Amino acid sequence: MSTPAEESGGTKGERTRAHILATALQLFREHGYESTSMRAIAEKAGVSVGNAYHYFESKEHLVQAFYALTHAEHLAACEPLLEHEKDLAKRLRIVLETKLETAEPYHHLSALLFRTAADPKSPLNPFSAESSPVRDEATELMQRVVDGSKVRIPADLRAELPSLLWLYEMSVILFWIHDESKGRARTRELIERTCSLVSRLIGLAGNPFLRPMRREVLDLVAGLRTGTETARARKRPRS
Amino acid sequence: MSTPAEESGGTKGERTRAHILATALQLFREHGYESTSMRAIAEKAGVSVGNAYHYFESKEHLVQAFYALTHAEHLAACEPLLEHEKDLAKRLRIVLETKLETAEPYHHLSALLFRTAADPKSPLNPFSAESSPVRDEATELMQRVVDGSKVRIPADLRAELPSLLWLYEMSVILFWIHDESKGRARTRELIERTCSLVSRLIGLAGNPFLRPMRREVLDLVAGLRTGTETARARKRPRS
DNA sequence: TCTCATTGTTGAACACGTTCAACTTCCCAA
DNA sequence: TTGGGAAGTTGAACGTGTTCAACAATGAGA
Repeated sequence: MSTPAEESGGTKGERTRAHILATALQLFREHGYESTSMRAIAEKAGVSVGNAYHYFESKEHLVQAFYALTHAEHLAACEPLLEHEKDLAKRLRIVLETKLETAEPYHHLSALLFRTAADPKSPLNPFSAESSPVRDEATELMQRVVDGSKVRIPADLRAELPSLLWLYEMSVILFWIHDESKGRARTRELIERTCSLVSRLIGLAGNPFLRPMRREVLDLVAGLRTGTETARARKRPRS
Repeated sequence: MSTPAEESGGTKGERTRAHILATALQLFREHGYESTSMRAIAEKAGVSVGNAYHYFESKEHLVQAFYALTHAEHLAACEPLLEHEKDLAKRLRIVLETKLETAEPYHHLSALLFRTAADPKSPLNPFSAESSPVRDEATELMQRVVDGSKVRIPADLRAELPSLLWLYEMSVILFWIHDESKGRARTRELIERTCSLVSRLIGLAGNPFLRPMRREVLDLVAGLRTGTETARARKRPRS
C-alpha cells in the first residue's frame, strides 16, 4: 500500500513517478477507475498531464504498475505462511486466500485488469509479454507450493503443474471479480472446496488406471504452452 | 454476413438500424474496431452520429448486435450437421468447428467481445444479463448436443453438463482469440484433442469409483451457478 | 564560471465516444 | 384538409485519453 520510493529515495524522476502512482491509486480507490481522469490525477499530484504520461505510457499502465505492487505484497505475505505447512491443499489455500486479502482493497481495479484478459494487444493481458515477469513469478510461487508439499506426483505432471495451477488461480480471481457477496463469501467457499478437490485430483492422476489420459492431457498442455510462452526457456532434457 | 432487414423490410427505422450495423461491421472488418470511429460509421452510412446513437446505445452495443447475428448463423449452421451424428465427441466437434468458421471473419472483433469478459459492468460480458439470451441459446445448443448423443450420463451430471460445456466452449474461444497460427491450426488441434478428452471424461464420470468426487464437483457447480443465474427458471421436476 | 546534453516538465491541441435540445418527416384521427 | 403526436434525424458541445513541440532545471566536464 505504501510506496517507499515516494518518500525520498532515488532521483527526482523516481520520486515523481512514485508520487503519481500513489495519487492515482488513491483516486482509483476513492472514485473508481473510470471516474478518475488523468487530469484529476495530475492535478492532485501537482504535475501536468504531460508529465504523468512521461512516466506512464497510458492510464492502463498505471494499473499494470499497481499490479506489480500488490503482487510483490502477495509474495511476501505468502512466504511465512507456507513455511510450516506440508499439505498441498492447505498450501494452495494459503496462496489463494492471501491473494484475496492483498487484492481486496482494489477489487474493482482487478476487474479492469481482467477486463483485458482476452485482448491479445493489451499490456494488461495476463498472457502478454509485458506481464510475463509477474506471471512467471506467480507460476514460480505455484512451483514452490507443489515442491514444498509432501504429496507424490508423477514427474510429467509435476513439470506442467505450476502452469496449470496458475491457470486455476486466474479462474478463481475471475470468479472473485464477479463476486459481490458479503465478505466475498462465495469466493472463499469456492477456494475452500476446490483446493481440496484439486489436490485430490492430483493424487488421483497418479493412478495407473488414468495414466493414458494423463499423458494425453499433459502432452496437449505442453504443446499449447509452446508458442504462447514468452522468454524464459523452461526446457528440461527428456528424462 | 448479409443483413436481410437492410434491403427493404420493416419500418424506416429498422432499415436505418440495419444499415448502420452493416456499415459498422464492414468498417470493423476493414480497419478494426479501435480504428473505426463512430463518426466514420455515421458518415459512411449517411447518417449523423446522433442518429447512430439513437439505434445503438454505444459503440460496444454494435458489437453486441453483431454477436447476436453470428450466433444465429452458428445455430443455423449446426442444425443440419448434427442431424445424423450420434457420437458425443463428434457432435461437440461439429459445434466448435462451426463456431470457428462462422466467427472467423470477425476474429479480432471477438477479441473485443472477450476483452470485457471479466468486466461485471460491461454489456458485452458473456455473464451479463444483456447477453443472457445468447448465452441461454448457446447453452441450449449444448443441451441438444448431449441429448442427441447415445452416451449414457448420470442424471445429476446431465443437469449441469450444458452449462459446463458452454464454459468449455468459452475457453476454446478464449484460446482462439489468442491464436495467430496459420488457419488457426492450433485452435483446431485443441478442439480435436479436447473433444475426445471431454467426452471420455464424461464417460469416466459414470464410474462408481469416482461417484463421491463427481457429486462434490456437481454440488459445487450447482451452488455457484445460483446467484449468477439470470432469469429463466431451468427447474425441471426431479425425474 | 560557463557550456550543453540529459532529465524533468508544461499545457495547448487532437480525435474520440457520448449527450441532448432542437429539428424534420411521417402518418393517422378529426 | 389539417392538427398533432410519434418516429426519425441533426450537429454542436462536453469531457475524455493521449500527443508533442517547447520550455526549465540539473549537474558533470571544460
